[in-house]
Amino acid sequence: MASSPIPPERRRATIADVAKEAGVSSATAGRALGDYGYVREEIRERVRKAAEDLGYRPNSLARSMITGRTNTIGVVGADIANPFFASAMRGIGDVARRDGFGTILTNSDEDVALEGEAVGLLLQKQVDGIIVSPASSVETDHLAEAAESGTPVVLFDRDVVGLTADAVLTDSVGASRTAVGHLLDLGHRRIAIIAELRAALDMEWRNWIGSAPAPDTRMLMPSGARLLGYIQAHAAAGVPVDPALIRGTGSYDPNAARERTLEVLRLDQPPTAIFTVDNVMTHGAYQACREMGIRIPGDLSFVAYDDMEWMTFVEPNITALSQPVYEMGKVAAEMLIRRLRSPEVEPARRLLDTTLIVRGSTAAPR
Amino acid sequence: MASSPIPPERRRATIADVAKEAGVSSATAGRALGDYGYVREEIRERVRKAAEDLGYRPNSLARSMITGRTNTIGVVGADIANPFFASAMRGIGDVARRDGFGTILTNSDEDVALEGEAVGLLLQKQVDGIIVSPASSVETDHLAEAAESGTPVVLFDRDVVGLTADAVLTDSVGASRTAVGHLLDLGHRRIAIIAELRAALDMEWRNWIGSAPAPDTRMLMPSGARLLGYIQAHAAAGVPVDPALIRGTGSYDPNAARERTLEVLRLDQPPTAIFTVDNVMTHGAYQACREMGIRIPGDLSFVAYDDMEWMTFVEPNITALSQPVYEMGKVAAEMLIRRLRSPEVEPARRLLDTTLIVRGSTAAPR
DNA sequence: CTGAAAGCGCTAACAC
DNA sequence: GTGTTAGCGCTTTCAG
Repeated sequence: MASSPIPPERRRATIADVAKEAGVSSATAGRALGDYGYVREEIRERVRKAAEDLGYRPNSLARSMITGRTNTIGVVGADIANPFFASAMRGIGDVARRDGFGTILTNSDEDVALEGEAVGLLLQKQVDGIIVSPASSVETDHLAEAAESGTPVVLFDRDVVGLTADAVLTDSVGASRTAVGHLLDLGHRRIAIIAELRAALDMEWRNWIGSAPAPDTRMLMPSGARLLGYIQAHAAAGVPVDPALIRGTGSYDPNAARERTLEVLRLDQPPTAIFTVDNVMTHGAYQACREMGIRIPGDLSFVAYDDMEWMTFVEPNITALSQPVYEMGKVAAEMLIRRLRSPEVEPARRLLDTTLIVRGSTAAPR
Repeated sequence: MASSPIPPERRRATIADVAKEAGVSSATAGRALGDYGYVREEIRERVRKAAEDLGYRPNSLARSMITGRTNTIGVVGADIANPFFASAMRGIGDVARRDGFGTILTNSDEDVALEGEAVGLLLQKQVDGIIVSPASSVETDHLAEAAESGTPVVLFDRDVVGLTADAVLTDSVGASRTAVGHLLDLGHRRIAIIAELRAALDMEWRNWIGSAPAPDTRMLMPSGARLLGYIQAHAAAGVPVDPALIRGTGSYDPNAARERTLEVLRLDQPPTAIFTVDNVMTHGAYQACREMGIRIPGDLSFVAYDDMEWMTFVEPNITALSQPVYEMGKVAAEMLIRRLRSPEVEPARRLLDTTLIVRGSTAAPR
């Protein structure tokens, strides 16, 4: 036999090559390599050897064409550079890998159109399922379409109306009530809140203050839900809400958060406490406080939604509402994979617990 | 007949369905939809209409089987939850999307075996190319194999020996020399360094101190390279290196960094400055300093490799060596895509600039 | 310009 | 157990 040590094989070896090398049919070679059907042990070994020799790598594309499964899950997050999504992605990736799935990652930047494109791309690539943190609670046609066409969708961190799908959520309204309640309990009566509120603005959140019925929680994005919790906490404590203390950035931009915070701190009647509803808002607001030389908690108590490592690095440590983000990612992936295995089970909404970690940044107002 | 409100899983429309609907052959339908070959405008419209009506979605798997391209790039990073990789991933994702590529993300956790598996998975999925931050500078057979079998590899943040591939790097040795030089210039003579050093330990870095020839930079992982810079800076300043001040964690574990830092701070002759070589080490070391009530820069000057947002939140702000991480990700993706378009160009090593940002955490020793 | 037919690499029926 | 034969959905010759 003509020996060529390692032929710079341009074309990758296919199962047919392996079959020929092993002297069996391609079907048998497939069975031996793919662990399906029956193959005599002796032959299995021979095929394996041949595959090894030829440096054979199965082509999952071809396999997927037949089986209809790609063993890939698609993830649409807002921004992987945000630690919240980064942790979640790690949770998703760990579970996915454990169960033999790959993960395709896309960023939506909170843009419904981009999200729609991303979902379309994932569908074309025939992902088995999609985990998405929707950019909108109402414009969700693309998600419904995916779900209906047989690609299950798991909602991450954000619920939507009119779509029956698995979801991994936290009780943002309740958590926010807890966080703001903590400040009210301490005696604060003027509490600022810095939030994105893009969607809530459309919903005229001003109506929530007072006697109007509470909006459907499922229609609210996290920032809106946390504002609702803020309002509910005030109502429960019988403390009136001053709309001047509610500041929306309109986007997840730390600098906008910084500016809104500067504005509110410069009010004639400034707040005695501030509540930031996610890590981006916290970033900007904390920066603003530093710029203005605000003393915490002397001048201002500070509560952040979303705990970050650095919150124990600063003096005083920051009181934070901690979410199990990595766990949320894991659960999302587990729910999706469970659904892939048994499509008929009822869609579920998993609510994970949050914790208020009281640290030094909150104290009674002076 | 039993009415099913939402047909659970109607078969997705194929190009044949569209062709029949439009009254043309599937070849023509393909040409109309896929923007290749010639189609009369009138027909193209008719086909598009039919596709629209049927909710047709091209199956990229089938397309890829023929074209041999998946428009997907694989990324193997150590840990997406680490802000360094998260930012890089964002850069990669942005460029990839712009150029019509999807991204499959996997974590290696600095484990060569896991990395090998990940690369194997990506190869099976027929990714067009791979961006990898190798877990080892020497065990790189799987990378060489990928490259040789026609899947280009771009090295991210870490060079390797014996593999000709595109690479996006920073000059870790030089940057470290700058950072440590800054401390030496301030008059520090006992500077601790906290680094991972798992690979460097194998290389017996103790030999680098003194007159031994410098090791080949390409063999060094970032933590080793930064230690080398530390040693070189000392040599240039004529300051002897005390091995007791060099602490390796052996893994990217903030708690290990915390412990190594506590140890070094409790030395009979403690350091007057500390240099942490990446954000994980910084995290643990800073924590240790807080625990021990160390005053910065009074008791200890602090320099961190890798700038983080919170470094301007703490008092004093931390002097940091800043890397253009997002940019590095973008460049990596650009290099890969360029190679996919023109495979014959010479592999290049792109070195991006780093900057030392001097802040309040460094001062002359007392 | 359009259609018929031949596959891409693999698995799933079906024979033997 | 194993081989033969169809395809999966699409692009690509190659005629016409």
